[in-house]
Amino acid sequence: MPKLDESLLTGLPPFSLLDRPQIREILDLSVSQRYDAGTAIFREGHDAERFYLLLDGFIRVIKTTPEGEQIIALHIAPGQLFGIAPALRRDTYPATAMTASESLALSWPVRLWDGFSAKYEGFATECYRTVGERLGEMQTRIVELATQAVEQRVAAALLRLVNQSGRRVETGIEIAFPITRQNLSDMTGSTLHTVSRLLSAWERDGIVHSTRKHIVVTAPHRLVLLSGAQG
Amino acid sequence: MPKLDESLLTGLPPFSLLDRPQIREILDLSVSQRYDAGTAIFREGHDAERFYLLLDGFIRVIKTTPEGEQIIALHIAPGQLFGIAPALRRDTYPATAMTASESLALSWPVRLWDGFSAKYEGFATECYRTVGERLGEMQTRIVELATQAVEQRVAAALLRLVNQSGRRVETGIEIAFPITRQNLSDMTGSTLHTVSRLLSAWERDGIVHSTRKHIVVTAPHRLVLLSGAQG
DNA sequence: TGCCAACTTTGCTCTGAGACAAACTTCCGG
DNA sequence: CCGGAAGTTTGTCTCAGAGCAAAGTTGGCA
Repeated sequence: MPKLDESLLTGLPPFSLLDRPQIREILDLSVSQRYDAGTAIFREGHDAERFYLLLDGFIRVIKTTPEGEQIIALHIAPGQLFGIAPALRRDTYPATAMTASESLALSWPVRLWDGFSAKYEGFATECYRTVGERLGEMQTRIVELATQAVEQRVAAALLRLVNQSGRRVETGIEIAFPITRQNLSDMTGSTLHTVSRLLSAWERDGIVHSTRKHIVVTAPHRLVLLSGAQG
Repeated sequence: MPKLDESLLTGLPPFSLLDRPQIREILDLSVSQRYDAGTAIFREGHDAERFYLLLDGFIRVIKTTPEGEQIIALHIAPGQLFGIAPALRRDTYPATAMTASESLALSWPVRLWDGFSAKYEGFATECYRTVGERLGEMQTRIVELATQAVEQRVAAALLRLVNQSGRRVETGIEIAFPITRQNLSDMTGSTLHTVSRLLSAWERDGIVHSTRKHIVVTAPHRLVLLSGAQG
């Protein structure tokens, strides 16, 4: 295992108040691991043994129903913590973390959590801020699911992806990891058929350009209108 | 204001590890207030100035869409904290808290939060446990909304209410606060018409007995079947 | 006691989007 | 370069449940 560089963590919210020796300590306690695309880092219901920081790649947080349907609760982008069950005093993971693309993550055993919180200024505060934000996102999604039509929900989901993990290309903004119609329907409580029809329609209207596992939003502002966001 | 009694807080999760003098301190810093049924204790978007503990009554936590539709995110029962924005480092309330019945709550200014966490053993831990549970509930509701039919969602909502705040009566289990068809539809992303039809059907089948603002579940086990909970 | 507002019920219509079915395309591995 | 798996598109059918409309019921208040 090559020695990790302190600059990896510098500037990331949970560690932004720390100096280099402190970051060095934290890094030395971590394990780093690479994952292929489409592998589970941990699974719902399993003992929460470690918490994670995504360095590169993208993670989907997934819940599966007893009937086998799955819905995507959340996407994690590089620089974010995930699997932070210990922060909420859970002893099992509430959902499964699956890589959307090849990924690299650091992790620590949960028993270090309380030490980190006590010892490192700002660590707990920033983590709970993250939890608060995710809670807010989840509330927003509940409201969306309860009140909006499928087209609005898919538009909103696409916009969220683009904001969180889009990168500029000549023709618009591209989602930075592979994503299928099925994935999008798992995020919105719909079906791949309906999502496919929507994307086709939007393609005709010049709002998006999509190919297999790959979406570029060419007219974000028009998507905003479709999402029903209030003006 | 009459002097409050320490026994009010004894045994409640956030304070269960504290002794009487400590509880006395906390109580002396609190303000207690009575609210009529149907009044807002705080509103979405307003500055989070205080956090609350419900002593008696019931609270609905509500989000309103820009279009004016509202959905009920959560019910709070006596003994639970609410408005705990400071725990998640938010400076505004993410939702509105409305009394479902006449209620009594204690509250403290948010600036005391960090002090409580630092000084009182178990306070922060228990609060974050609560946050974790609510997060889990919200995830469950997202999955429900995304995958289940209306009948299942309403059945599940009713069961949740009955578990959280039901009281035994001769004929079954009664929801301990006033609740309308509209409320139930606001919890499930449906309409009062559809909920009314469902309750009528269930009444015919002997599963519930309901009158205006008042529901008794007479056959909880049959509701469980309807809710699609896995057996 | 009677009125009114709030709550509930029920009928009818209409449509969004899920289910089913089948063909097509793309990419990867051998 | 071929074959097959994975992903996508499109058509048709169907129905759960929302929307609209109107009437009934209840309980609190004057």
